[in-house]
Formats: sequence, structure tokens, C-alpha cells
Amino acid sequence: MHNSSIDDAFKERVYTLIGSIPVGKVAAYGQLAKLAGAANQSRAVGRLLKNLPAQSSLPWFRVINSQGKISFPVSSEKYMQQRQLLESEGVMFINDKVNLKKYQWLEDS
DNA sequence: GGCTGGGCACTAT
DNA sequence: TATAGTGCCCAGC
Repeated sequence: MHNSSIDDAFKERVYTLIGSIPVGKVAAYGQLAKLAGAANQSRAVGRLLKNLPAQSSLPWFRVINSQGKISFPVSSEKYMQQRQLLESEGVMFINDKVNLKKYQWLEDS
């Protein structure tokens, strides 16, 4: 309905998951939501990242959308910062997007 | 304190 | 590319 808030346990699980993404890999918002036990809450994941302190040690930049693209305007500062961090880890961009087949984090591997 | 409307770092057709 | 479905959150009443 209205006035809901992100469950604390869900939050914790998402943070833990993000911290578990290996260097050089990426994960989708929906993927994290599902792993955290709430399949339809991809949007909440995005909200969590937005509220994250800028100096947080969490690798928030390894979270992108299901199309393999960064969820910011291509010319924005945030976009370039995120892209640079990923490229510095060996994640390559082709036409502003990542090859998920190659770089998506598979929880089991 | 309760409701509503609108904005989003989303996804699936 | 566009549209619909979905959920979190904030600003005004």
C-alpha cells in the first residue's frame, strides 16, 4: 500500500551480496533482489545504493541493470566514474554496455 | 498521523 | 523503441 520501508534483513543481505561480487564481475539489480529473497524488489536495491554513503567500501559500481548497462546518462559524472572503476578491474564496455555472458557474477562459480 | 501523487541508480514484454 | 508492472520514498495536504 503506502508507507513501507525496506526490511532491515533484506538490506543486510543485499549489502552482503554486493560485497561478495568478485573483482571484475558485475551483478544486476534484479539478480541481487532475487538472491536476497525478494524477487520483485530490484528497485529497492537501486534505492539502497542511492542512499549509500559515497565513501562506502561497498563495490556499488559492480551493480548494473539487466541489460548490461549503467543506469545513468552516458555523459554524466556518475556514469563515467562507475565505468572507469569497472574498466580498471578489467570489465570491458562495448557500445556503452557490458557483455553479461562474460562478466555477470554467477553465485555458484 | 493518514492519504495521495509523482519520481526513480528496475524489468519484462 | 515504447509500454506496462512493480515497489520504495518524499513532499504536500
